Amino acid sequence: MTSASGLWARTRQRAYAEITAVAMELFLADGFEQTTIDEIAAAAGISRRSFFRYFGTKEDVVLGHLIAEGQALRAALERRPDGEDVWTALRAAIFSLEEADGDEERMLAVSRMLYRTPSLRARSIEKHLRWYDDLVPEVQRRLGGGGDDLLRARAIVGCAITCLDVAGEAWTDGAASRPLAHYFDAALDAVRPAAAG
Amino acid sequence: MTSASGLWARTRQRAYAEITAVAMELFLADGFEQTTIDEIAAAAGISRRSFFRYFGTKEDVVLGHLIAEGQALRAALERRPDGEDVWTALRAAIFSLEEADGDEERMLAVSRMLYRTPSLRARSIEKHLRWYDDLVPEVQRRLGGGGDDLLRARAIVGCAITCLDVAGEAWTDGAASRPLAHYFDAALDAVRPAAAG
DNA sequence: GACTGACTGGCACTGAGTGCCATACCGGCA
DNA sequence: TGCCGGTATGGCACTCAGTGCCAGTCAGTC
Repeated sequence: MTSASGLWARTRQRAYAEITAVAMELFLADGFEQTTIDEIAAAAGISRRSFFRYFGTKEDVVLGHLIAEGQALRAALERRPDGEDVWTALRAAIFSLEEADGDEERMLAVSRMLYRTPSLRARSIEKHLRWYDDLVPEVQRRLGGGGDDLLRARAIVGCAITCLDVAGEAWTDGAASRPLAHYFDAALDAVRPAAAG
Repeated sequence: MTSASGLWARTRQRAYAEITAVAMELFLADGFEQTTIDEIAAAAGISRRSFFRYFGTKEDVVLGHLIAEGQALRAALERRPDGEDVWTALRAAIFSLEEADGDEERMLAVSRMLYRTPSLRARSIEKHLRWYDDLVPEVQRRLGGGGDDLLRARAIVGCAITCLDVAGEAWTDGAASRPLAHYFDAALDAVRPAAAG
């Protein structure tokens, strides 16, 4: 926590951002699987070995933010009022995070890559599984009581994430013609027709 | 379709079964990640190169059956009466396939390995994604009409699979103390409390 | 000027997965 | 009996992801 470590942290942060930017350019230009780590390292002006000091896997360059998002999601969920319906709270938490990054065209390109590259898709879902650990405790708390709370909480979190995933795919297929929330609500309505959003 | 090709098919089938059996023994004894393909090949009496002619990846040894199961699931779903509720039909289709393999202890061990090995878990979910292609058309047909049928069908199939997955985890955690269907129904009830089973 | 701590590069290694080629087996056919 | 085409096989070399190890560099510190 000295000024030195703060400097290092900022430097490291900048390095992360720079490597990510360079790598994403290559991914979008040549395809994810076609781009090797040697190419990324060369383009970023670092050694192959150093790349792996910043990212555990090639997929992490694209999906690294998902870990942090899971924690942010948990925090957002915990901020929702106690009496609120679980589904309403989950929906509100999810869309409190939605970043309007401006460059929609780029987000679409990234999203297409994500849905069409098997290894990325798999890792993405694997990261989503970690969200369970973040969200289930709070959902379980809100369910309050009952022997099979854990199972019920997992099912609810799982289906919410699944709806988000399905919505993301529809958003990508539909070229972002409607906001993600629209697709999410439609997906949730298909699963829970009685409860309106 | 000559007798020769039939013979080959049977031989191949036997080879598949034998390699799978040998590999599973090694996986359960030493762990999935610890077991190399060289070891499997040596134990099965084939070359490393031949292993890859039977299985595309190491994960496929454990998860290969999931592809066939998706198609069987589709067939089972199509056999359900037309007027039946989609969720009821899906549930019935899923549990018409449940094989009581007898050796529950072994199934538990395999299941534990599956849930605890990241690469296996990821691939397993990836295979489950293929089930979408198998099941969504029939679910969509049953929904009959409406502009966002595809999205709705995907959401329903996705949540059904998610509930199955959550149920599988609970079954594994609970050491198979109750049938899988019990956990599945509980999971589905958490998501759709109004509609009973 | 030695010391510590964090980052870096280079090298060698394992292990998954692929492409290529030569070979062996088996049934059919002249 | 000998040739032929299809299929399975083994071996080799290769790419690429990811890891471990060691040596060097560049702060800031006493």
